[in-house]
Amino acid sequence: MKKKVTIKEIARELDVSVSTVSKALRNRKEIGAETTQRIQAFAKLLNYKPNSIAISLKNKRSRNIGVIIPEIVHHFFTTVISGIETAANNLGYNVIVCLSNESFDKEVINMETLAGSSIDGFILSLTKETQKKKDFHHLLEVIDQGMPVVMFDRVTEEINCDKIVVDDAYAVYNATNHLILSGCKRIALLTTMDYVSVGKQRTMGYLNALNDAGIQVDENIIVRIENIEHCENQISSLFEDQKFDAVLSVNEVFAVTAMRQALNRGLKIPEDVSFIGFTNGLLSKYFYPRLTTIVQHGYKMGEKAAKILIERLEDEEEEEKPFIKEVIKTSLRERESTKSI
Amino acid sequence: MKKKVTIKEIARELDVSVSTVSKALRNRKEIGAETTQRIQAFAKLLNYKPNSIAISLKNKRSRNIGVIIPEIVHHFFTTVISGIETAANNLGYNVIVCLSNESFDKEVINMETLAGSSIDGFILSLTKETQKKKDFHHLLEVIDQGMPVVMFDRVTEEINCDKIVVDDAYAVYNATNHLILSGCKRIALLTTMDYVSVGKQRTMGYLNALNDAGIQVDENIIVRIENIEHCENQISSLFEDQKFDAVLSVNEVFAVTAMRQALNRGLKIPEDVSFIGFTNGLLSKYFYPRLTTIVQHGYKMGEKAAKILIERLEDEEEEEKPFIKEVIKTSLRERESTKSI
DNA sequence: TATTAACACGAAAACGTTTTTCTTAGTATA
DNA sequence: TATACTAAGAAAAACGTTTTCGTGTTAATA
Repeated sequence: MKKKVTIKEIARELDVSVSTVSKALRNRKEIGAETTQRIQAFAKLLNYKPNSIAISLKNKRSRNIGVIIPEIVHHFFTTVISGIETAANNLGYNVIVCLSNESFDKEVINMETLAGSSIDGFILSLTKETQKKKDFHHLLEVIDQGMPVVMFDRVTEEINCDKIVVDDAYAVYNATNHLILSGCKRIALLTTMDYVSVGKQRTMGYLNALNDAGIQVDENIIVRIENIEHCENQISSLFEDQKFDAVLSVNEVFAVTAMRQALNRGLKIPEDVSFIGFTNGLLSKYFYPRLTTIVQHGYKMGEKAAKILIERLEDEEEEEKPFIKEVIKTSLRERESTKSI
Repeated sequence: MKKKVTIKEIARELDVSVSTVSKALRNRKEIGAETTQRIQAFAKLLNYKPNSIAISLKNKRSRNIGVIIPEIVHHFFTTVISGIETAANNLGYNVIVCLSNESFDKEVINMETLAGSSIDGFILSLTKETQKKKDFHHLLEVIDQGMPVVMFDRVTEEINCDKIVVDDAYAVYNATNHLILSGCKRIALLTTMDYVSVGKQRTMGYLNALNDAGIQVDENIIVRIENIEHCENQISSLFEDQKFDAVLSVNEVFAVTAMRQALNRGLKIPEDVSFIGFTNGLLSKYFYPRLTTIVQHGYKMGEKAAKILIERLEDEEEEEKPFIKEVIKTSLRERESTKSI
């Protein structure tokens, strides 16, 4: 087992001072060409790797960014992480991932541990619990310590920071319109509780589309689902007296669960009922029939978030740049579960 | 923006030495009860948080563990990460995630950056490319520097370290048997190229099961798929002259793709053809019909990996414990795509 | 009373860097 | 010749901790 080689050892071996070694390695011109050359060659020979912890301590920055997401076993979030990771790595940063598991307490704990200085900034998406509680003291605290925060997808207006979201309302507005244009008259909505920021936005998009098309909103075909594990029953009650010819769902799982029930009852998709989901995951892509879906471009979102954060981190200017709110455009991926227009 | 408070400032304010503060905060008994009390109260008041980077530098350990996985948009890997994360957090460690994106080069780069001392140990699953190339110098290097490595799922015998795998061969052996017992006679296999360690193991399990049951192996109904994007054609050729009554697939996507084709041709599942997949993801759970699947218990695998790594990290003993190879038992989740026995 | 032990705390070194300041010799200028 | 300047490198301080080794009191013991 080889010992880690440090600048100090190089200095000793070459009989120069540590400062000389340090400068030589960083190509400072105050060190003679020959000495520099000699030191660099020796360092390479010994396979010297700078100790990043020492550098972090000295420079007061770790080049690590912390990412906190509610859940990782989730297509959308993994694509976002993927984007963050790629962008961050390209800019010389590492990504430390923490899972809040949709728990407020864990979100707080994660922030506190990470903020303990091994991290330069945060990217996060709020848990449902946090959105419900509206308790953001942990965010305020890290921001107050000068740590930049970028929120994505599940954001809150109550915190001042960079945000990056999807045009949820508009996306659903469009999708609803698409259904209307393809001839659907009675569009059911499978959504979440209103305290989930994105769920609320999406519901609004749906409502607006119906209004604009002069279609009466029917609360009986709007299903608000609290728990994904128990969505089956709530959805099946929709089918009791089937009064809809399309279903718009706020995620993949609700959509697919509804499709199964439709199939079970012998309904034809999309002839009898059309379906549109959200999140372009494996389910949408491979279900039979394949599900038309709103794609959120999570990868791009992640990239963008990382770039915004890092830009702020590397900004030397004294005056703070104003916070930005970036909206990522969704697109509709038409597949087999909808009629073409 | 509040400045970060350090031990030094506490010492100054309270007119004691930094060593006294440090000791008081860690409850050393060499500091008087009253002083300790006073210091702790003041630290709390100022919301003092130790600087973990400084601690890392001093203690030569960061309490960070690096995780490198081939792909994150993948159900199995996310469950593993989830397990790693939970176990690691419980033991006071943070998880730094890097993605190799199935690229050998990126795997090497990731290891090198992470090894640059901000990490105490590694957990990783090899990329396909690495398994094909059989080039493990980057692993040898970090191990040689005394950094413990735990490999999971996609492992190699050529490196000496802790490993944690699934009983792939046995799992598929069992699943095949299950199909045979349920009356299937001609079982097709959808698998990957042999250089993928797990693919190879799984194929072997299949072969052994057939042999033990005295069923002739038919190479025509074994499909080796290189690229998941182009599996459609290879699978459909299987159906040309359909000579099978069951399909065993080495992952979800192949299974579901085949099921779609069966459905398209009007075949009944499971009456005409039975299906078994691997990886208990959303697809298996929500496809119609629901897919019987081999569940790998990725979460448990991740937990185990983290525990093994951390145990080794915290082991003070001089003599190295021998490396262990833990096998996680799979189980078969029976659903609608197979006939019951 | 002199010696020792326990106690409570401070000083300083150390972790591995980077950076600022200081030194010395040699060279150029007036 | 005296002065200033430059180049090349050394020394030291700093980042925020932890830990080892003192050291001065006070209390207990011989």
